[in-house]
Amino acid sequence: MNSFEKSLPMVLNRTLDAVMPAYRELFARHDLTEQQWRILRVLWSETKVTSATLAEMTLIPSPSLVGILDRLEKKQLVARIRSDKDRRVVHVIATPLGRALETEVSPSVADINDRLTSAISHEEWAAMLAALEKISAVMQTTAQLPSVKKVTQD
Amino acid sequence: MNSFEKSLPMVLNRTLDAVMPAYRELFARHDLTEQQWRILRVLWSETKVTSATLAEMTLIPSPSLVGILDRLEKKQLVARIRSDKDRRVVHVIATPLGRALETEVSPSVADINDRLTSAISHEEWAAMLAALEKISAVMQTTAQLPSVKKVTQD
DNA sequence: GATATTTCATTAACATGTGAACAATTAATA
DNA sequence: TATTAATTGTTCACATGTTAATGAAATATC
Repeated sequence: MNSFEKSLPMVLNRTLDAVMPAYRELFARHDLTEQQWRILRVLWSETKVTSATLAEMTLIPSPSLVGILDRLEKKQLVARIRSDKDRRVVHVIATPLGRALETEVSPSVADINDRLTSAISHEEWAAMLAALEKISAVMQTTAQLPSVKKVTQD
Repeated sequence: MNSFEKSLPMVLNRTLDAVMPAYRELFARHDLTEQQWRILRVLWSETKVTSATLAEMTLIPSPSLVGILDRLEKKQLVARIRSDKDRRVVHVIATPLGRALETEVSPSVADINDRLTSAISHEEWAAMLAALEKISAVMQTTAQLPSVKKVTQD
């Protein structure tokens, strides 16, 4: 295995390629895509979320969110509600039909999660999460360097 | 942070969201997409690869590979060559123009990689890779259960 | 209070991911 | 050898990612 295949993006993508099919097959059985499930998953615990918050919580970019919400609305699983206070804002909620999916899908999702976590010890798991978060944090800070430099010029 | 945001898919996607923009900005400066770079990266060390092998090494699904290779061919960065021995097979090679990009892009990619690896210790890095591989391996084996069961029936 | 600036969701244009099906070709088997 | 099965790349239909731009509405600034 050369340096390319050991690079972080490739390692992360390989892991996702290994674990996602199991989830996708489950979601497909309920006529859901991965992203559609992510949105519902958030709405089950939040009751009322703006599009911006939903995009942030699901990691789905806003432009993609539009189409995904369109399809979820068409399936009567979610509803969009314009805010009265700020008419730019759209609140998204799960319909009763959308809420019903929670008890239907969540147990099987938990089963997959259990299979994943059982692959390594709790300590290994915690260390892995910590490592990934550290890496993310580094990119966050270094990415801001140019704007910092800009500030000193103004 | 609830269980959803701590789930493996979300953790991996969050990390990718944190690290990929740096790569993409770099690639964009050379008029390349992430996937186009992945393909070139393989062709720089392999000289001659079939489409199937290329798909496997880059983690790009074959249906996607077709279009990406089309665009790389249009930019004169790669070439497709039908095999004489087996006319189903397509060999992909990098053109001189495509090869020239290696020395142009690789150093900056290495810089980003260094930034990433410097976020944690070598031991943490190794442990993280090991953990991710163990998880992948578990999904590989459990995914094969149905076919194993099938074999016992034949 | 009118104008410029921000903000939020959406649209547009393009590239890619996902799953199924297909055509051409080759290998396997009766 | 005629037929069947497997393989390779590709196409199709649909969903999503990425980046830039847009329109409507709210804020800030003058």
